[in-house]
Amino acid sequence: MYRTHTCGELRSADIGKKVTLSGWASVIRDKGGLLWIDLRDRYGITQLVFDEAYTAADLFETARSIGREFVLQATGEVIERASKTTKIETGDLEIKVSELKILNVSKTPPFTIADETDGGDDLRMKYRYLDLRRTPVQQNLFFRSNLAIETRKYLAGEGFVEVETPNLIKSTPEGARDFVVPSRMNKGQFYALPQSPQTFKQILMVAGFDKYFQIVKCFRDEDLRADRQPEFTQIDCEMSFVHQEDILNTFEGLTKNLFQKALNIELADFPRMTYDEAMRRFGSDKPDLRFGMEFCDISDVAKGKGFPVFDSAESVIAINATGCADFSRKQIDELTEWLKRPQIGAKGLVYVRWDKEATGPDAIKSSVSKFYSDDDLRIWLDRAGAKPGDLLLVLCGEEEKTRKQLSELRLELGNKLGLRNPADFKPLWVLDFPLLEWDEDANRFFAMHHPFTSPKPTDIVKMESDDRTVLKSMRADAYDLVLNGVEIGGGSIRIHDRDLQARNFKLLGFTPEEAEAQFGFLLGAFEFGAPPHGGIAFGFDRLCSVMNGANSIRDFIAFPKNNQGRDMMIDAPSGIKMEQLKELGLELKV
RNA sequence: GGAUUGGUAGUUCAGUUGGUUAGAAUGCCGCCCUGUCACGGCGGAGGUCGCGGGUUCGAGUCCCGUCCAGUCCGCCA
Repeated sequence: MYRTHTCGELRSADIGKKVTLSGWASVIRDKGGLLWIDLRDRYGITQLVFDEAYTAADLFETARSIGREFVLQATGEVIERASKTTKIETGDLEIKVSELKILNVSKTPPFTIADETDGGDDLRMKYRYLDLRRTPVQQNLFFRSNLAIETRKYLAGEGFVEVETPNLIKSTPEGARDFVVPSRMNKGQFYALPQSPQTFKQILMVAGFDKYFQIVKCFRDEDLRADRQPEFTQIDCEMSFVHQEDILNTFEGLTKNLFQKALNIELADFPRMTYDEAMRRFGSDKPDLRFGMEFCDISDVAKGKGFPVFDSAESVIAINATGCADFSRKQIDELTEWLKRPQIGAKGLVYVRWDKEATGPDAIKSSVSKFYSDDDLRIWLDRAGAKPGDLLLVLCGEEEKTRKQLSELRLELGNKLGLRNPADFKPLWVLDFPLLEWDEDANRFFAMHHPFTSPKPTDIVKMESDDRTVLKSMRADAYDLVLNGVEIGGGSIRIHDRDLQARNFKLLGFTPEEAEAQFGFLLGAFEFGAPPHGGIAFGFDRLCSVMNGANSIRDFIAFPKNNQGRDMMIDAPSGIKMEQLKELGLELKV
């Protein structure tokens, strides 16, 4: 028997018991005649004590030879501490060790295994097994485990069936790049790893499963970010005989339940906003509603007054930085430089400062005072709902671009002003996404969500149009769940009519032959009585990180990959042997 | 594909307009210490300043190239 108790469970009531604990030597404090070892396992820390006064000489010698991260088994009596601590739950007691077995030795770890580690990211990834010994990282994975369990409980309670779909499927050129797996038995042919189980879950609806879910790995061969991994996990769902409303309600229910179970937070009903409204008010399809600073279009009052920059711009849009009138010239210059970086690409920044104290002509100062009277500027301020002490920031240019830039500025201000409190949760449904997105380079439309998304019934007639503007204006029964400015989930009502699906493929530039070759199985299935259906998928890793106020999903994934898609611990990807290539009928040209 | 920040001791970092023997903290090793819990005290070892080239009397520092890591844009139906 390796242990009678874990390192986290002994309490004062256990004093006097003889116990055996196993774990890792965490911190060793050698005080000469007295030696303490903090023994750590998943459950906590218990202090071992060795005292020259009563510890046998050879045992004391062994204890002194222990290094950090040695694996120990200690047997002894639980005694009350002479000096207690409240820092750990077992702080009232310690183990007077009478037997000590070194179960394994350890090299000195390359970084400190503590809540606050001194290890850099790449070291932590290379030695992930050591990083995973740290309590905060373990806590994240416990959280994730719990969230998955609660998800299954809730959805099972709602009548959902968990069905596994295959990982070796067929490559399709739409959407993200596929990870591809060569087939040995079918030389020259490849499987693709699923970007999502989309078509399979729709087929399950055709098969009458009615409510499906799966917590499932998805794969996308695209460049990574802090919140993007090449393999990630989704809570994937599909329902039959439902309208958008039914799906929103079900998954709002799931989200509320998860917050309640995992964080003990009761979320109010989620607000809703159309895509168009979100873009107009926040310049983003995933606005962070933890703070205001909405956009205000002042094109009509800012143009035609002789300021050439504004006059030549398509749109002039302002945002009211509440209470920021005390921003120094330097701060505004810094913001301007930040906006001018190529990632954002703004040409410049105009400000109107409304001094809190000053009155009369001194109250309002602006970088464009030369072109606008006090009254002109007051109209802008008034329209943006500004008050004394506020700072109006104005960008101009092509409307779409300007809103995007202003959205970045808004988030940056939110960060600077500390308005994005990670413990505050503001969910939002964004509805009525455009069906299509025009790609200038490819000179064709792409599906904004995916090619199986149903246009809004009232917009179906527009599908026959040749007019790009009309097609662009089509809206879909597609929705995203946004949480604190992060896209947590997205879904849509699907097309369940074969002809409508064929028409949609045509709009997306598929020839009937291509559509048949790639999605023939789905079109075929639709000919055998496909029910109306729709679904949604939640980014599970992101949900975990946002619920914990973290920016990166990597700490919620046990073995994440780095920016280059590399697993630093196992050093993958890597080359393969010539024989393997030969067996697969592959030849390398690189 | 692009922008940007960084790479100096095992680790986290500092290193001035280019100037003597490249520092600190922590970790590691040794000695001391009977109530520590980030224990403390004294001492010691530890460096190809990512790599290659260039400028210079002289380069950790400046320039060019390259590799690696982080963040972002493009991309992510």
